[in-house]
Amino acid sequence: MTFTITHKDEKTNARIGIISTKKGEIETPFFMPVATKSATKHINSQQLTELGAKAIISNALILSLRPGNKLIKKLGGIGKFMNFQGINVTDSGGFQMYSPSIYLTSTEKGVQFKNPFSGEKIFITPEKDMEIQLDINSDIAMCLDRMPLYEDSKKEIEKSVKLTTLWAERCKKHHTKLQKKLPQEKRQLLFGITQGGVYKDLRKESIQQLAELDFDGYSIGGLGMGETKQEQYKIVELQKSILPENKPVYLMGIGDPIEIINAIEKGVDMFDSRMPTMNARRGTLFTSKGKIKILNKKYEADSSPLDKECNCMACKNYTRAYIRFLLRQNESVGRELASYHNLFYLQTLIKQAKQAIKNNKFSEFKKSIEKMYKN
RNA sequence: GCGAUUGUAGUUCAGUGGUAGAACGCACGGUUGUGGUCCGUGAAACAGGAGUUCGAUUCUCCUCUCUCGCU
Repeated sequence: MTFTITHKDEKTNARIGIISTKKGEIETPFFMPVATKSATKHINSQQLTELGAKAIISNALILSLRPGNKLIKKLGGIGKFMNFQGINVTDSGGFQMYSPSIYLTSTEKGVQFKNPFSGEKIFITPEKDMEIQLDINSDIAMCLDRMPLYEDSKKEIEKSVKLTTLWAERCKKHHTKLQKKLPQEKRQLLFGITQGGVYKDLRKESIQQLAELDFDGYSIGGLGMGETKQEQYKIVELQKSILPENKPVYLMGIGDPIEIINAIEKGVDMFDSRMPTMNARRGTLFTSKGKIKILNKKYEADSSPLDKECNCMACKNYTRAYIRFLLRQNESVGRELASYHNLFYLQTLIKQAKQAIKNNKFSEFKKSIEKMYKN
């Protein structure tokens, strides 16, 4: 059993569980900082642990280009390579189809990318992607999925659902074959990713097809791309309504506090997003009173911490005025402190959410958070 | 003192006898499975005076100013 539910909120679908991986157990729900190239921007591995990140997500495609999956394998796998004690998750690289500068085409056989470092063309098949992720030796791997754009036509999204299912079958088959001699507890887990945009019928089809393949968990792909919150919530509900209770669900790419809380309420277990770190670098910070834009002039001489109720390293030691100044000067320490705070904030938010689930008070907790972000 | 030269947004620079642009900076938005320090919107200027002209930031003259050279 790779997933066990330990608590359920009485009034909502929010839940706490434990996922068992070869690296150890991790309690859900959790949020993963993004560490595409085996590093979260401006935050080192020890800081990740210090600020409460129990898992991070890196990008298999990008790492296969540099430093190369074989090198990471030689150096003992990604956890050892970057000296991160927690759970390492890898994304397949499917999301990079969203990036016009590196995505070229995709067919039934696989995806053609342009190596952003050298310019040469590279062809990734589902099988190749599984081998890369096993070389990198992450604890949880993602299937290669066909990522459509939000503005794509329904017909185009329908096509991406078909490819995603086809590739998921091949990922599962190859992944099983490569690991068939390993005992369950030594296996790398594999998650399927559903697509279908915000079209209920397509999304339903995608979820049902992947469910038949029996993955260790199920990711919701292709959201946070421009759809409304309501559209997003409906897709999350749909996915939860089709999948069995005992499978973890991962809402990929979502990092907005309100959206995370709403998803937890619906029973989502895992999250990741570049939002906390990207926003931090650009001056938008999460606080217990909602978002603040630290670059605004009103904080020029503000000698209070980013968030009075926060116990993070940045809030315990530095003022808003100082961090604002550093960010304006493009000083790397400013980006470090702001990123640290936003990541710490999300970890704390989820900790509070878990406490609320244990107390059967998740609805009340959600309302209090929504109230904070009303501005 | 004489001669030449310069003056346009906070800064560095475009430009025009008829509605003056950019970059950076400034103010305010945005940001969701990381090609990155990104994207969007806004405020903001013709050194001063006189003349020519229907109309001058533009042409002429004077004052001031910048820089250089000569005494």
